[in-house]
Amino acid sequence: MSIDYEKELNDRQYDAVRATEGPVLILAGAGSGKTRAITYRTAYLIGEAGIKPWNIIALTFTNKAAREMKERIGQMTGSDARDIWVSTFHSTCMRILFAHADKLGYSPNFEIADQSDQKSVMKDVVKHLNIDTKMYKEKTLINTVSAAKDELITPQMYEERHYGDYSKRVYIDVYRAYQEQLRKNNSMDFDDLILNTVELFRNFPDVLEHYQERFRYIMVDEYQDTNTAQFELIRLLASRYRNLCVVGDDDQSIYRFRGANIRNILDFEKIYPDAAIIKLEQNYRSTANILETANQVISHNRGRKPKALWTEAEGGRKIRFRQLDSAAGEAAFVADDIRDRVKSGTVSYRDFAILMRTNIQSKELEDAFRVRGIDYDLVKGLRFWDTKVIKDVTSFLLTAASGENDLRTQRIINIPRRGIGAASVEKLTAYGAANGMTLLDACAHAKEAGVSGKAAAALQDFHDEMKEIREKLNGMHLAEFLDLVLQETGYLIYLDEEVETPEEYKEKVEYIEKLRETLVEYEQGTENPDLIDFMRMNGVEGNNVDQDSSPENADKVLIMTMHNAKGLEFPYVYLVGMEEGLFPGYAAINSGEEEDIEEERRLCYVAITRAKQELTLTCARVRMVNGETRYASASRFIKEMPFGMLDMNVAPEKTERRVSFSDGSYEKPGAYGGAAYGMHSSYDRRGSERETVKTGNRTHKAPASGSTSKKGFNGQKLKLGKEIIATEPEYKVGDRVRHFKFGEGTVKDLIKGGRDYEVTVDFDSSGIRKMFAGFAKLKKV
DNA sequence: TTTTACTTCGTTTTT
DNA sequence: CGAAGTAAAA
Repeated sequence: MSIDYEKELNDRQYDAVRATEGPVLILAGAGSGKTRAITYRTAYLIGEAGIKPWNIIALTFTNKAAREMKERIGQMTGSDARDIWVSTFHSTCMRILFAHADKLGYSPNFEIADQSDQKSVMKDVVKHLNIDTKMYKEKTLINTVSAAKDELITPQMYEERHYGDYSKRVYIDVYRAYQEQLRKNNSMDFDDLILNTVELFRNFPDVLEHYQERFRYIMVDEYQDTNTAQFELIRLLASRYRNLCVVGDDDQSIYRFRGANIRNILDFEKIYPDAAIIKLEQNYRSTANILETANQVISHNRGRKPKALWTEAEGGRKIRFRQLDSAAGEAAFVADDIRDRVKSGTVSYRDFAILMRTNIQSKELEDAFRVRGIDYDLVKGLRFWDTKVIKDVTSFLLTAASGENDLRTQRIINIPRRGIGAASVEKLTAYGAANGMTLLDACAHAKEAGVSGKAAAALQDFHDEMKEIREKLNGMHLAEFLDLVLQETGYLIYLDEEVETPEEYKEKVEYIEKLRETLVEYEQGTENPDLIDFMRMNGVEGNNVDQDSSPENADKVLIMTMHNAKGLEFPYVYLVGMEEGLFPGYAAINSGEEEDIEEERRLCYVAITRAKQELTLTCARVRMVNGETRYASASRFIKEMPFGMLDMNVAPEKTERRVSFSDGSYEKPGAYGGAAYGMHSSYDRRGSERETVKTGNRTHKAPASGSTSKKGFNGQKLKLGKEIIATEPEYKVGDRVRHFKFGEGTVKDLIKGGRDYEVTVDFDSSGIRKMFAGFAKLKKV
């Protein structure tokens, strides 16, 4: 099997493939054939450069990426692919740590603490340290600890660093206590996996050397998402042979909030001055118009490596932009638009994706799709291993099997309800700690621990039950063990009582079935199956369990967050909620850090570049957020787009207003737009005035980017203070009209108000409603 | 101990 | 506005 690399790759990709030795930075723009370059490079390493497959490691962030890469490499290199180590950072570290756990004072039985475990540990910590959770929220504390770990700061270092800093005292104590608690339970959280591996490498040079010899050729995917700990891990591993190839795109760095350090990619050449830099800028995904728009937007960022995507493809359709009156109107527009296109064209629902900034936005969209009977799929972050049922059941399994992890024991100690309250657990934990026994063992000494009679008996029962199960465990298949545990603990009966509807019960039981399947699968595919190993594997590779019962290729519109869309592509993409305050969000606008806006802009860039054929941007003038009505103007990102690429046409019946921006400028009417009346920016509502003013200031002060100075909208800037002109509705009292949400109804009343007509309609389905004609957009039928 | 009323608090997410 | 979590009452 010989591959004609030169022919099958473009010049830059070919460069990347041939750069086998030394440090290499591949700046792979969106849709530039990154995966192609990586897989060909790997094949080249083995086939042409004579590198042994087992000397190659590829690190990714997600299991999905690892799976896909493995598969693609497999297609190219055949059986050699099995010897190439392709996996996530966390999975890699877990495996390394498993072999050397003792060196760091962990037993090889160590467990992974996921976020729910982190939460319960932190709850404990907060309680024991008497921390005021009003001032220090659990979530913030977890984030602080995590941020420290991402920066390779241990509790000791954290204390030294902030010694005497009163404001940091709480964090110092919390971090230390949190870490002690994890240690006590022989657990590592996800950050520990990286941190501890770095520690291992630093403190045990022979271990490091072993892995350096093993991994002579290192590839890192999505390098822009690495944090400091991961950077150091890579640096250590690569420091012997220096064959480090990192692939990424600084413009797609959107995970700063979880520790990603964009400097890792921006400063790569500073750390590796001899690095070969290869830019993949030819895009194979989108139309020229989409790319030009993306390029323009991202060019407003200062902190980036200069580059621009280009394509041989046609310009394609313009980017459509629509400002609707409400969030519901926006959703209705999108849903109608998609339905119309599917109805009249060769496209199907699966070609469409709606990307939003925040999950809350899905509500309106879902409504709109449901009402129209359009199939959609909401991509949500509900994760199998985090489900309450699975957490409960696996806690039972582990407690019955070993009982060494108090976190698990604590979780199920009162399931089903045995009358064991928080107070009893508290006493037991204290007793256990004092006498060096696990919580489970302490259950057998409840009376000594000072627990009241009834509770003590219940605890004894619980203890005996677990021990009994454990005795039967020997030689049993894991799935059988699961059945036994369910049987003995009466968990299913408990579930049935716990649950509100039969459907809910069914769903939960299905989860357990899924767990059973996963156990069987694991047992069949593993030499020495072991429950703790199973749990650990699933801790780091957990999302292999597909919880979606619906097949991947179902003909459905996809709704997801922009973050979730990273790495995906769709023929037709809708970016909804393109409003100041939502995207970019107020947090970014008000933080005062340009970096925050830049991160949002990168997100915008990522979102735009998901589209292959057509891109539609929408926003709403009014939206309910957190129970309050918020008036918003169009996102600054719209203004940063090339005007000529935009189709701002508003359908005639919707055209009485122009798109409004926060600085008071308005857009030129589109090709089909009617007469240009002005529209002042956003209505200044009582509470939001301050924000609006601030936004305005910023627009004036900030010379948007280093390179270009954008003024207003393509140089046009008009200040307009005019009132909305109330246009006379096309209907009158007695007419039948249709509303996008409420359906048909009869006009009962029509009053001309100061700004708009107030119309009263008796809807067939939902009764009498009053609304403003401008908002309601009723159509005469 | 469980149910009920009340308060609080609201980006983005993988491992 | 609503979910989720907490304090008070049954």
